[in-house]
Amino acid sequence: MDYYIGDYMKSRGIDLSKEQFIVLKYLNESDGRKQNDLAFITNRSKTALTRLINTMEKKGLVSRSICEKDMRINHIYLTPSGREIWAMAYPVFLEIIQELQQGISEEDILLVQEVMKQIQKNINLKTTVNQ
Amino acid sequence: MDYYIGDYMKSRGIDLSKEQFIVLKYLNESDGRKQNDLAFITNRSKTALTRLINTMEKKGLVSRSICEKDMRINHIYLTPSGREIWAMAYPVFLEIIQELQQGISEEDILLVQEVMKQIQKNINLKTTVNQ
DNA sequence: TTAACATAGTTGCACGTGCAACTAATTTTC
DNA sequence: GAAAATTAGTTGCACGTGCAACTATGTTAA
Repeated sequence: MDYYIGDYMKSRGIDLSKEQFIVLKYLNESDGRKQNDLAFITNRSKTALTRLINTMEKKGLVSRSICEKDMRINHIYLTPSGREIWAMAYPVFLEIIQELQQGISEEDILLVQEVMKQIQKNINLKTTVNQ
Repeated sequence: MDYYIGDYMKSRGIDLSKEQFIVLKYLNESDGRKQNDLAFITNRSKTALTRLINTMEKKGLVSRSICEKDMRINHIYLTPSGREIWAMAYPVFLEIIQELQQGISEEDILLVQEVMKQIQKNINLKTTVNQ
């Protein structure tokens, strides 16, 4: 119920979960990011990132490389195969977005985004107060 | 990132995931539902339901009871403890909804719901065509 | 009535996630 | 310079999920 992009990709012969897709997206923009930075920009915990990178490494999409200057840090790189799969997946992603937005006006899409931001703000407010 | 209701509940000392909450909600409306019906109305797969009921049974929230007339079927019942926890959780849930909607007009909330329905329609269209 | 089919539920495997505890490396502080 | 604190990442445990294969029970059709 929560994996539509991944499902759609699969129906097109692309074996990527939406999380893996997002990581590829950010690596494609700037390869070799620190694992921690990836966690931040993808809005995920370091634990989640560790395991996401594990599976992506097993699938040969990315590779870890320990930073020489600070050996605590991993830099994550796209493999050639990862780059290739991204190139195949991205156009499919754009199609999905198109199809999901059928029959919805530009204004309504913007309004939904605004409402979502407000809800996010309300969540932040609450979780900050409670901790 | 996806468990706000569950997290909020936890901060109030209520140990329920949002999925468990939803199951309690439907059992509270009508106790002893068939497992399959629960899967349908909660919009989950039979596998997901099996495992959800497993954990809820372990936690003592619900109990399975094999149907005498058709031994393939399980009826799911709230335990007294499950009923009690629901009674505690529901008011908290209402508060959450209130807080999440702060600063958002009634009209905007309705519009978001409409947009979500349209997206759902677009998904259904696509997944029907592709299978 | 028996073989074929359908239905309800479970299980193994894989994926993504959070929390808390942990290791290892680097900084800070005294 | 050594102890304490911080930072990056991993691991065990638990939860929810999908898919495909499976068991068990019921229904249908020849």
